[in-house]
Amino acid sequence: MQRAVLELPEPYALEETLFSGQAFRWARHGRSVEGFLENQPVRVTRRGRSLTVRGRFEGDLEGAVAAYLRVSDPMGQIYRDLGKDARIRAATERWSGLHLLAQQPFETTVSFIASSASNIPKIARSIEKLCRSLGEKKTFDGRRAHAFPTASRLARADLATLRGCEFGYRARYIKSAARAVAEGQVDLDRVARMPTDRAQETLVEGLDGVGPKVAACVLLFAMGKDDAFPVDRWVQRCVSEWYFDGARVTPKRCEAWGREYFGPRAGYAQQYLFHERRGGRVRSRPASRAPSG
DNA sequence: CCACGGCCTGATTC
DNA sequence: AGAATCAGGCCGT
Repeated sequence: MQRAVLELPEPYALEETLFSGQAFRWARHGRSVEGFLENQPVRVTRRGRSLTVRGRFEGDLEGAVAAYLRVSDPMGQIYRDLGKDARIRAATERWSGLHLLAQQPFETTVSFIASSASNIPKIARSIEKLCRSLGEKKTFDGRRAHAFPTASRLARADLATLRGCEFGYRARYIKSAARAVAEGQVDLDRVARMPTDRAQETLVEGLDGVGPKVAACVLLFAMGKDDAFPVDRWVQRCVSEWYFDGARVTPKRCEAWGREYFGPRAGYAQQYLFHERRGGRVRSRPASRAPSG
């Protein structure tokens, strides 16, 4: 069992970040949050600015947390760079400390293939089921934890298993994309070293179920391509309303506009606009409906 | 290049 | 109550 203590920089909005919809496997457990770093189960506890991470971890745990949470991002500089108008300034001020993450590329790819025309709680459920049925079993504090399956394991899985995870029509995309990665037709480590445009193109052309939006999410949330600008319905809507006076904007134009307007930190702008538009982090369980009578 | 319908599925809305 | 509609899109036409 390893243990690492990390001093969080100011500002760092830990829960807003972990539950902002970039990552799907963190869960609150009492005062702690449980999830995975480098696909190994850990528990994270925050006391003030101090972050304690525990887990049966192979490798440099402190380095892994710091890298994952991107604690060295110069938020002050980022906010200054992005502060081009009242809208984005309001968003960065309100959600100050919200960070991008540096996640595992393959897991992120599969997760965002699963995200298409879906919603966050459902994506999280599907991913959890996937890990339970195909992921390596690990133990953590006497509890079972399941790592995210490898590409080759996923590629060999039969479609029925994936359907069982409620991926719906995305199941065949996931299997196909996993095969492309497992067979080396798409080398995610190599993609991560490409310039953003070529990296995005490579993902879209090489992986079924990956279009511009999903590819941009992988680039932004797992490959440190901070100039990527994923355009989903929320971002498209708020860009239309806030920057185009309500005029309709196609996703492609919206992406080009965002990258041009916000520049090298466009990805951070997207994250704050998205968060602002949705009104904060995702609730861990869906809101219960008020009784009708 | 853009527009459109179809796709699994569960939650919400009408 | 049961039917549409919508959800962090993508694919084929």
